[in-house]
Amino acid sequence: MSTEPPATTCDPTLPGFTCGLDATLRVISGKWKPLILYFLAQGGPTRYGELRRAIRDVSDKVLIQQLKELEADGLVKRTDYKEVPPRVDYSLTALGVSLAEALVPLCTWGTENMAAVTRVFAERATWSRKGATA
Amino acid sequence: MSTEPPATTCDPTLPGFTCGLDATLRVISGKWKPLILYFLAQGGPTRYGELRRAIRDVSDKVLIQQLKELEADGLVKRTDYKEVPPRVDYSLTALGVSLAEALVPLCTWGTENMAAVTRVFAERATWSRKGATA
DNA sequence: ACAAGTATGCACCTTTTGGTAAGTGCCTAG
DNA sequence: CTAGGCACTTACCAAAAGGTGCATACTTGT
Repeated sequence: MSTEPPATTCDPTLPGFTCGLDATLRVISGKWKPLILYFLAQGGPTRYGELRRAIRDVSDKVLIQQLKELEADGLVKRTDYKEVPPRVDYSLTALGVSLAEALVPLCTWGTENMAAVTRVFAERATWSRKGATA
Repeated sequence: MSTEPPATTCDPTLPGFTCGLDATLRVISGKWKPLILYFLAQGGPTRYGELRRAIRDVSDKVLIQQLKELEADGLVKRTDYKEVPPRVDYSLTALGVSLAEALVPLCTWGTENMAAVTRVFAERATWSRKGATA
């Protein structure tokens, strides 16, 4: 709650990524990744089909794709029991858990400022319905 | 560093946004927003042209657009001195500062795990050059 | 035999996002 | 009088992200 600039560990002069924040955001950007991380961090549903139903609006293609990326990024571990019918489940790796922990302040911020954010996004939606001609 | 699931304040049953994390990410998603936030949080360049040059690869259109969104989201304050030639500068609002603070753990995480993340992204780039036929 | 469930894969399309290039109005330097 | 900087704006495009729907191979339930 202080008003001084936080001592971010960002360094835009780093190679590849402009800063640590940039790297992190690239890893979690994906429409459903936060939710996936959320469910896995809660020890919630872990089987593919369960996740699929828990998230509801996601399509198979995208859910699979995002799980694969999270796996490739070393945040999620995929376990294929090689049974038939197929059984696969997903869980966070140690790295995934540490990321989930780093996300806590963002969750908190979002929750605390949800009202403001929601209001603005509602207006944005209104604009797109056309207008702003004058 | 604990291994238990962090007590995220996410609640996917909330209206509009699936959780606080979702709201936050929507507000900071934009190719250059993290950098903008970074510079402003550092008390770095604040005038439009300075930001423009500091970021280098960004185009006018997108930089302006992202600044506008950040402003609409209440994170950034735009000050137009109504001088001629034009002089405008940007700074973080209290809300922006609080967000920047919440981002610190993400910066740290990204910096600490940059090696792993970079490796994976390098491989992703390799894949896209074609392959994975066998 | 047939529908349903399991975890995906693939082709195709739409939406969103970002980028390019040019133009605006006004002022100062040469 | 032209060039350039300032802070944008606009029209047009390309790439990325996400969504839809069908297909697979096998099993269980009816």
